[in-house]
Amino acid sequence: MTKPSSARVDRPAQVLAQLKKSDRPLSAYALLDRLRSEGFNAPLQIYRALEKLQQAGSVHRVESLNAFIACHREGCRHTQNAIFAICESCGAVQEFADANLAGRVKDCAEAGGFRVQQSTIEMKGLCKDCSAP
Amino acid sequence: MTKPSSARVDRPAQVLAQLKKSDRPLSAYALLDRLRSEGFNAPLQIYRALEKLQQAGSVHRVESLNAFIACHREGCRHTQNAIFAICESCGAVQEFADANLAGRVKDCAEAGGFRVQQSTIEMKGLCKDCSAP
DNA sequence: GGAAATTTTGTTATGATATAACATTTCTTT
DNA sequence: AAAGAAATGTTATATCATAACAAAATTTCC
Repeated sequence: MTKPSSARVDRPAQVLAQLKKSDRPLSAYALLDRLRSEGFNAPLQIYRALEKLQQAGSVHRVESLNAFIACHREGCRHTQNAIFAICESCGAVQEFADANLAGRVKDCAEAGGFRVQQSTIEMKGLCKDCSAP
Repeated sequence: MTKPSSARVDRPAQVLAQLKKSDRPLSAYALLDRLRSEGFNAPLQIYRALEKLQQAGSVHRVESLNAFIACHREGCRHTQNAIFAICESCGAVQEFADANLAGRVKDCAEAGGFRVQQSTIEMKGLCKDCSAP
């Protein structure tokens, strides 16, 4: 008989829940602030949870913000294909998942003999709402 | 009569010279270390010089490394179009400037009503040399 | 089951990156 | 030269991330 799963909390799930609640990316320390009341004490607890979530594809790191965002698709695996549009006015981040386009970017590098393991495509500008008159 | 240009050193030029000497991106603090002997004392001096260089297009920030690299083209202005391939084995960074591809990425966002001001395309993996048998 | 090995988690400390705030100097304008 | 504007210097501090090791939980193997 297998032991019942530990009563210990599931830290990655707690981190993911916070990210899903947020309409914009959160830094590791912003997550820590929000999760102190749930037993988090140190940055490393956040970073370790984030690492697992990123491996699972449920969280993406936004490199140009040093922050993290929940993937908008349940159980997605397009870590390699994510494209972010970051609004500099309201902070909202829109995620695209254009595998075709990401593929073309990769091809561009691989044509030069480079073996791509991971790609980052991010844009900054104004979202539809914020660029309206 | 205009005053003769100050004997004061040109900090951005010093920073750019260091970046050109390097075969890989340098962090602001790595630059500071290399430039202390030339009169730099504080990070802000480096960051301010980098900002000017980035505006001029002669230096790019590599977001996924928090580091900076001299544009490999003299006087280039393709800040909007740069594509980097970063080797995780040797640290070398290859720069592409495929305006067409960068344009397609932009189009992808703008089709959704997003107004792109700046784009970041970076890949990590193994360069040709490092992926050889 | 229980000892040994492995993995995970907690905690402290510190390293690395970046900017705020304000004083000082330099430059421009008149 | 005086007044105002812009750039630079300097100190302090905010922000992001991980090393190192201790403690606890889990797995492995007998």
